[in-house]
Amino acid sequence: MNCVRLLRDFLRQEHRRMSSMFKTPETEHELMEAARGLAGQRLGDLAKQCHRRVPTSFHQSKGWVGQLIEMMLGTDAANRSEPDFVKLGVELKTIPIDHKGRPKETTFICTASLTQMGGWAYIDSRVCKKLSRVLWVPVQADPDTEIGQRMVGNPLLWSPSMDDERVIRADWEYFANKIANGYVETISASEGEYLQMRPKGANSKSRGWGIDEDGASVKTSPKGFYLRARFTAKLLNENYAAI
DNA sequence: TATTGATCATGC
DNA sequence: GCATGATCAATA
Repeated sequence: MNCVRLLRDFLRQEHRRMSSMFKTPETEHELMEAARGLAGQRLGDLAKQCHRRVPTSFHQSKGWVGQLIEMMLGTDAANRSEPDFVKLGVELKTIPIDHKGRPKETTFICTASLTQMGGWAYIDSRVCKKLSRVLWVPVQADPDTEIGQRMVGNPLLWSPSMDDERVIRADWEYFANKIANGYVETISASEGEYLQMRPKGANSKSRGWGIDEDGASVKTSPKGFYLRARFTAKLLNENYAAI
């Protein structure tokens, strides 16, 4: 339909116009200045600044907060599998905080290749690259507070400690071994201490390629890597003064 | 009520 | 289908 196309093109132009309003930071310092500028502001106000409608629920807009903050901080990775701020090597993550000040959800890291993780080193993995430098932006997520009224918190520029990295690496290697040896189907979300692997697809009928115990290609449920809320809670506790 | 498994939107 | 951004909701 022609009008659908016109609308789509209009929305794309609008998106580009808004994106260009927010400059991509050149340094970590610039990035932090911009992020601190968002702290204390409400999602409704931020949405207004880039002419976006605030959804009444996230049922059909699950990535809305992340995309809003991305735009306001000028990320430049688009949907490539690189850190959000390509030049800085920094990944942006919004993190929903409940009324007790704890993460409400796990944090998605990246999708997983289920065909060939054997022979790879953790250092070269997408998990390692994404987690090497993360800008955490806490956002209130109390369901009793209207979305537009929810506040953005103080940003945290973070890298994993050696201890954290050891655990994450061990988790990753555990999963990598399972995948490489044909045990994709036995992976459960209950495995992994800090990392976890869970379905990541349109729905339970989604299928991607994997390998079975004989090394043959099979269709299997796509999966992604996530950080457990237990881990992100620890991370926030270590880096923010107790309330 | 915390966690696991399922699901939504969008771009290419 | 796979990558990005995540939250929803059934269940243990």
